[in-house]
Amino acid sequence: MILGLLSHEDLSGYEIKRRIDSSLSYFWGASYGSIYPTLKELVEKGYAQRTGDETNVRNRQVYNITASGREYLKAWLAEPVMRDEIRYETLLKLFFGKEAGREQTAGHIRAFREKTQNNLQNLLAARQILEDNRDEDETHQYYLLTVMFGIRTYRAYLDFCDEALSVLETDTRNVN
Amino acid sequence: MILGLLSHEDLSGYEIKRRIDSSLSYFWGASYGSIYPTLKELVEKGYAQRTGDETNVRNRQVYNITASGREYLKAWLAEPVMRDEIRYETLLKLFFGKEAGREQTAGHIRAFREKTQNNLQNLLAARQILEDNRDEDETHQYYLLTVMFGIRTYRAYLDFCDEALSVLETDTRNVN
DNA sequence: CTTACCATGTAAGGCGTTACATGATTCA
DNA sequence: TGAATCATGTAACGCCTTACATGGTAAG
Repeated sequence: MILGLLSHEDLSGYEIKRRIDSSLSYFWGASYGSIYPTLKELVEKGYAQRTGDETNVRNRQVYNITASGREYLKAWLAEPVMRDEIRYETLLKLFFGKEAGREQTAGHIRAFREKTQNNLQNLLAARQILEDNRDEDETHQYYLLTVMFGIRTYRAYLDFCDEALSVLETDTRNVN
Repeated sequence: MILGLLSHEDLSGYEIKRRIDSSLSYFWGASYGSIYPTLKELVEKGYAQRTGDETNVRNRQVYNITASGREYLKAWLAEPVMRDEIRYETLLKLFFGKEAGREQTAGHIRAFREKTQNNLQNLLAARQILEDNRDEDETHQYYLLTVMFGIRTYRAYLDFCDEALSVLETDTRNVN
């Protein structure tokens, strides 16, 4: 992921974190504790170079991708996908909802709905910006693909929440 | 998750793994390497009891949930959700698709589509079974909720794949 | 009599987060 | 001058998977 970001532009560790948080984190997150060590490793392996004030360790250190790093990135992109997984505690709590009861389960769904609604708003805003600058940079079109994915997914989540809530309410009337 | 499964029925570690693989793994997976140690821990903490042939270590060991375990499960279910995350390498490869090109990116989407189509078929079959036995066990209705989630999500994925593939094709004609 | 599946468990190690430690710069 | 934000980094630890080790049972 870091090599991918460096293939777009030269970045510091701090900026990488911000890029991830704003554009990638909804499908792949990362913390400083993994970014800085990875950057170090990338330099060691010759996939990236560090260009920054070496006298002052607390100053901005910018990294750029090397030819060998670009090759490595391309090779990785050519490989088949190994891991696509979700880990939704919400679904776990729904699955075992009998023990908690309908009202508590509905509460989890409402909380999930709210989070999703928020995420969707962010993605819709991102899409607007990307579509306005569609032709500026080819990378935008690929970024847009992932945004489209998110928008469709979140809309499906919202539809699910509404359906699930109405199922839980209906059953309550019948059973209790 | 294990405590939740034990709240439905008494199970062995092996059966727990099978339940997870067949019903839960699409949103929360687990391996033997985490199941057996957790079972041990659950017994130590008094949340579960082990009832099995203790003379032969390789024989089936069945676990059942204790009152204290049920309490703990309820308390966990009452807590707000802490972690809902996805980690899709596919989306990472789409995001950085410029470096790989349209054809390779489309290839990842097609592979993702196929996987999704498969998963959807499994969930549709699961839904059929659950709806046929709807009133047999109240736990089924909660299980059904998670299946509904999966079905809606996977359908959104398929729609995304079709849209994304057509976008990639259109752009190819215009640009090349 | 051998294949497939049932069954339990551990050890090593990878991956990544959280919490901490430190300091520079900007702006009200 | 104090708060917010920019900025880099490490140490401890948690979680979980992979690979391995071992053996039982049923069916053709």
